[in-house]
Amino acid sequence: MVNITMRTVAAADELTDTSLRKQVYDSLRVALTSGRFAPGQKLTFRFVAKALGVSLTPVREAVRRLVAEGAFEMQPNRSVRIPLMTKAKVLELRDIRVAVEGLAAGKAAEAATRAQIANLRRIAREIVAVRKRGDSVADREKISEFHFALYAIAGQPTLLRVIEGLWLQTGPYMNLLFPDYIASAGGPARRLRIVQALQVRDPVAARREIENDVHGTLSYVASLADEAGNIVPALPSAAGSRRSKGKANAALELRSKHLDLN
Amino acid sequence: MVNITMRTVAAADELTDTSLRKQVYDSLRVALTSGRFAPGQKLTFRFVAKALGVSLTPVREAVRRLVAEGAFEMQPNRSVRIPLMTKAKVLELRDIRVAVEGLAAGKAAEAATRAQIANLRRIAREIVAVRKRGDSVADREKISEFHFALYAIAGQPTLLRVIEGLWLQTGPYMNLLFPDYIASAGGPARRLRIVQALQVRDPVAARREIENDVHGTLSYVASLADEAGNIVPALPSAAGSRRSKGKANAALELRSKHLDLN
DNA sequence: AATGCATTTTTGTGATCACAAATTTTAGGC
DNA sequence: GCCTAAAATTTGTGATCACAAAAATGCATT
Repeated sequence: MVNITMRTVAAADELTDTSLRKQVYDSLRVALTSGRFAPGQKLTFRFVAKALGVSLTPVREAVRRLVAEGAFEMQPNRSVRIPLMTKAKVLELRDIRVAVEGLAAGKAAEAATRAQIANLRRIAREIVAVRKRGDSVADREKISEFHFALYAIAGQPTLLRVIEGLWLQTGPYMNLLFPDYIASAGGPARRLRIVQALQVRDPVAARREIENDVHGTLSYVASLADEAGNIVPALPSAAGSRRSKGKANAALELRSKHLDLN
Repeated sequence: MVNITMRTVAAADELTDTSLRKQVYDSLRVALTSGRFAPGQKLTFRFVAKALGVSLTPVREAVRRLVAEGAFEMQPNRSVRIPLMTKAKVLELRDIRVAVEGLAAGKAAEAATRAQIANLRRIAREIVAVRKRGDSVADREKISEFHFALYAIAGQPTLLRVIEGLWLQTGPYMNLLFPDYIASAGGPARRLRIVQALQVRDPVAARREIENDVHGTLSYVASLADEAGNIVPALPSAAGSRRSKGKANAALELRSKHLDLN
């Protein structure tokens, strides 16, 4: 499964966690980062539980964790929603990510081994190949893989966890805006410069490249906001739209193939 | 209750949350940051539930949130422990905090109103008064209040949440090491310089002061590590010690006065 | 057609139960 | 005494239930 490689887990104990809670968490995370939820969409515990064929208990714990991580937001009264993205929030995330990912890139440049650099170069090549094929889903996953492989080299688990939390908040939008995102992204040249910086052990250059990359990408996303400051992806979305009276929106259902239950 | 003022909550919905889960979370957080748990100490759900007089359900959700925030850590199999602090972890936290708190200080300097600056100055004065009295508990709380009041001025909820998460991880140790901490801290002069920087709208200076403050403090904490790289507070602690056969360690019990139940 | 109000349904919360895995205790053998 | 194996206990996990608050629905009135 592709998302295993992508998620560079900070804590070791996460790897051996086979609890339902964890599986629900992973399912929701995948659904979230692959854009299967519309911004503003409401989620109920029972809906998720039914979609995944489990009881409320593990769902509650998984959803609450996502809320704590800022991936979902809880309304004052109750009910969980996918947060709406605003220009201000994107700019805030941009500046935080520039700071922490720049830090991680610098540390990585100080610590990178030959093998790690080779691995990074391999991923960079794969991105080129995937982009040639026009596979935008794989493209985005590979880009994420490149970034996290880089940050993992820094060997700082807490830093990695902070970064993961921030990506989780931009994740859904990055995916929904992906075609545009590609056009704006630094492209293969920047990744080569990053690998080069690691090779010559130049933390300053590595940091600068990552800072520019993150800053450029999120500035672009911010520029897509409408007059009110909202960023609304053109895709399935329909953020504020009333649910069509019926039961759950099938188009956005959790696919239980991420959880082989039933 | 003092900790209300200290905790500058990022999300608005946290304010109206009266659930047991939230109360348990707050209780544990207070216990944690006031050093009532020894590093390495094991915690069971049932122990916390009994100590607070609630069922397992809210305890599980509260504890799991703390785990997600890195305040507790979950062993591969089960059981929750207070993380042990190492020199490497302190240095990692130091660099992250320098980055994000520096960012917040800079933003605060750009946005501060006259009233906010006055408030900051008031807190700074209170710290001086409290220190004269030698009240180290109030001292530490006031310092925390000063920092978060400053960061709140930046008006960046996500950034604030990241910072809160990082403080939660250093929190227990900062308290246990407090007497030393005071000696090393920048002291009143630095806080006056920070307030001054806000007043003249000098983000660079504000950032520099905070960076130096955080860097200095955590470098000092890191210097307290033993040869193995572990940081062991001289106080109640006894991190790796076997529990004395009996039931729960009464000295570290949760005081239910933070939760008026029963 | 729009609005206000009572009723019904949905939904989050907290407690309790059952169970298996892990931990501790106890017994036994060298 | 020290180490090993079996028994007893503890402990996290997931499911279910009851309940109150919130949201949705239906219906009457203007």
